[in-house]
Amino acid sequence: MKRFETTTLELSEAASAFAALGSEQRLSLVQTLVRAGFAGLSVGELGERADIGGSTLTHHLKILSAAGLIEQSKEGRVIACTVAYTHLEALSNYLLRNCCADTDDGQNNG
Amino acid sequence: MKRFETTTLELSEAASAFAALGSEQRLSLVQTLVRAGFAGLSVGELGERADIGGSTLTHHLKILSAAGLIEQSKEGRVIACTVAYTHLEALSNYLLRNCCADTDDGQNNG
DNA sequence: AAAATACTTCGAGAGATATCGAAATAACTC
DNA sequence: GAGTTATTTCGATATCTCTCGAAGTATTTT
Repeated sequence: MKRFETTTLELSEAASAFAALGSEQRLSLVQTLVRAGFAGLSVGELGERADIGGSTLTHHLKILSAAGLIEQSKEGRVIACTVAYTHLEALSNYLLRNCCADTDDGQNNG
Repeated sequence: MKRFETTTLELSEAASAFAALGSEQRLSLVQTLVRAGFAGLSVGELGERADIGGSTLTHHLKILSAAGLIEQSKEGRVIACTVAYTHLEALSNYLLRNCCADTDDGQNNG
């Protein structure tokens, strides 16, 4: 039932996205990617800038990717990473929705 | 209380707040609290609604509290928990700031 | 085809988190 | 002051996450 990813995140999706951002290393990876803009960065370049090497980097990127926060596309032997802006925005909305509490309890009290 | 304080979160603070929200149980605790409004809920009531008992609940609340996401105030033997709206808002802003990337790197770089 | 580059997978050890029950504290009631 | 209620602390176990190096895969270069 989660067709509208941009609008509505389910609790479990939101939680895993938050968990993914809940590490300084990963949060700073995302930030670095955001600063890099639409072109993104290769895994190697990203690792250099964030000073995270090889397998550890792969590990973190996998988590970010699984949480839908970044996207990766392979070109030759290089993998370009970009931020999934839509998802980040949805996450921010999720917080606002919870923060601004419309006192209407019809959200999803399952 | 100053609700519209523009709190700027540091990376480490943001990361620990995200980490705190990065658990379905805790995220749902926060949601429950938000729905409860300004009055908040007692620890016991919260635990009942979220179906989390005793020590486990305390553990999660401690994490949320340490991350600045909830506040607790003792009245007699009951502890009332409320959402720290300001902090949640700041967190949402943090995401937007990172998401909408003004290409100006002077914000939170060190 | 061999070497170099870019990245991932595997396996392991250390450290952090989650969950629980039992015992402890603290406040209120009788 | 004994009992009840609300919540925390302690201790133990289970599970997850982080990090690393070594070996593996895929792709390009020579």
